[in-house]
Amino acid sequence: MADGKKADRVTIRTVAADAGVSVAAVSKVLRSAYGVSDALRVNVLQSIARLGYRPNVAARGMRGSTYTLGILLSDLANPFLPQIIEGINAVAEPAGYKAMIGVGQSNVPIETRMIESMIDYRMDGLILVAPRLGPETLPAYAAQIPIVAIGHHEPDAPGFDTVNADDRMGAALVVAAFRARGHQDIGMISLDLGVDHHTNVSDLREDGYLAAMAAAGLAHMAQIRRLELNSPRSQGQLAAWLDAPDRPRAVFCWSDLHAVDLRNMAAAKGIAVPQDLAIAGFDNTYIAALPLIDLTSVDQAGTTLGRGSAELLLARIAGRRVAEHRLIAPHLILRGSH
Amino acid sequence: MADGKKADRVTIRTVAADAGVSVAAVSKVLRSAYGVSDALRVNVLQSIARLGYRPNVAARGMRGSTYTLGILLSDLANPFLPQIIEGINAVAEPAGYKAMIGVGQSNVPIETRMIESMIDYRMDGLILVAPRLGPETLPAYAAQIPIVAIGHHEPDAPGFDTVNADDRMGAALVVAAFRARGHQDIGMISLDLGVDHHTNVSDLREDGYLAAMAAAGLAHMAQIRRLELNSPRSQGQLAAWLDAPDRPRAVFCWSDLHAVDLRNMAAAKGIAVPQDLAIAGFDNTYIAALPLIDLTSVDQAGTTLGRGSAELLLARIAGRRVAEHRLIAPHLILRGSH
DNA sequence: ATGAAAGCGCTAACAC
DNA sequence: GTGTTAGCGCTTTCAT
Repeated sequence: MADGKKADRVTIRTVAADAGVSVAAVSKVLRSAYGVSDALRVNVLQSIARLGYRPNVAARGMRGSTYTLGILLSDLANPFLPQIIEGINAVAEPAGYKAMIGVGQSNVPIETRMIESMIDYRMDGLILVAPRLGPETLPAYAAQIPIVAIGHHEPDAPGFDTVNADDRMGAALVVAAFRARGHQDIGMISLDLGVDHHTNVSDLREDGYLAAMAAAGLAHMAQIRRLELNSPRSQGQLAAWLDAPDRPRAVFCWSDLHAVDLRNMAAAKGIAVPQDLAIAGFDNTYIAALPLIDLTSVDQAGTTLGRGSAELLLARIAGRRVAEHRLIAPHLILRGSH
Repeated sequence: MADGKKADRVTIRTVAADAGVSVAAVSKVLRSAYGVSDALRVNVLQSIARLGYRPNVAARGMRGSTYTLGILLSDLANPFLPQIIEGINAVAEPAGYKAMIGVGQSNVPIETRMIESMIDYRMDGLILVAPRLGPETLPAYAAQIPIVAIGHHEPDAPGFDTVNADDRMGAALVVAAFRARGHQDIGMISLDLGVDHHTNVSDLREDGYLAAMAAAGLAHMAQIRRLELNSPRSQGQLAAWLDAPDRPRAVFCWSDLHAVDLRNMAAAKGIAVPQDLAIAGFDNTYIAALPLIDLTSVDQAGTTLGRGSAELLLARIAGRRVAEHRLIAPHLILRGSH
């Protein structure tokens, strides 16, 4: 950046001059647009390679596409997220798209600003992962830019697509696994977001849990305890819950995050798992798979979620208008905690 | 995106018209540049708020700054990274900068393309976290855009800044802790990157380990085993290493990633920790802190690294030319594994 | 099939 | 202190 000699910056004009063609021709080759002869294309491609030309994305963004997808993560801490990113990249890269990630820091205003930034950046489309944003704001953004949401249940939303694990089914799988072990006294630990929209995965998991309990004639035993995430307070509440004499003998945690905490807290208190307390989580993160944790958990195939969302987004960028809502069947990974 | 009516797009010109001033005046207010009266500023600010105007970042990028920092992560899997991001955001946000993250997928070509994309995007500066890129390519990029590297030791690099934990010291802390427990037979598990530059943190940790062993008169006992990351092969190698009758009784792992694996593998094989095998890791991730893992680990204050890198980057963007190289003292968190 | 030229929305000289 | 205007590098009609 030291010397901004305009002479040495390779632009589309440099390439055009080098190849002896017009800038319009170069632009067409760049976008593999219709209407260029093979000879011209080869010629231009050679110049591009020779000069090491790379298009200025900012300039492109002013008129056309940036070939960039924005990924908004509500929070970076969940070890489940890398799988999703991987899945997205697996589809985006070969299609010539780059993924840029923004982090919402579990905070609605920051998340909002981040989405607006991505729009202002003229990204071609957005994948929102577990957005904290409510269903009242999303459509407004979806009118400005193609959007796909993961971990956000709005099966009737007309303006954007969604990709989700079938969270109800995941909960049902857990209840069934507990019952197969003879449990009836099955509780659930869910997520306490300050406000809640019924678009959160934890809501659907609660639904699935309650439905499965009812179907098993155990509706009267069902109980849900909601805890915050990453708050010192919730640790105390978890401990108190664990110490209560009438606590359930089996517990379905909405996420591995809470399940792992619970598993460790039980160990610290000398409560035997699964004999005195059976536990199952959700997400099947690699922590659940560690032998010392050995947590039964619902696997929701993060890579598949990521791939699906990228496919939908690219199709939407390509022009699809009608919304699509995918539900992916999860499966339960049985380990020693249940 | 549906209707691109030019009429309804709010641009700097719309604001200027609404406020009854020139576009230059609006631009100056936007950048809080010198030379605008308070009255004009207030007037413009009101128009901006009324119209809900947001500057087009792509357009800004063509002439001036984008107020965006690019963060390149070599790989998203390490649970240590969120701390760094948090630290960066804590500095960038208040300064009016947005951070966008790109993932290198532990792959040099992808990492390279990502950096080039960020340059093409006209980001104002880059923070590279544990770049796989060698010292031969970095200066070329640093000539094009302000760069700060974290987890990359080049204390003499003139073109960019670095921020690192004092990895040698971290290793020495571990060796000292093992010796305090009476260990002499102390080995190390390090990282096997295909190629290695002596800029990797694992190299420095090896250095520190060897130096500490030598200083303690234990040079003859020192042994380093290098393993790949996330490869099925390395799991087998780790198991083989663990089964060898002459393996060390204490082992310093270059990262919690390997230390946690080792801890779990030991448990699975019925090897008592720390009696039959003492273990210490590096990074003090939250996994190390789980009671069931209970891993002694070097804490390198990720948030501090993140903050420091963002501060250096902003200063460099503001015009600083001379390189700065920060080393942050780590400390050892003692737990039950050593 | 190819090229000329008009912007996209903003910043930065430069006038006034 | 404020306004005018020439681009930044690209895409995109519209001629040819």
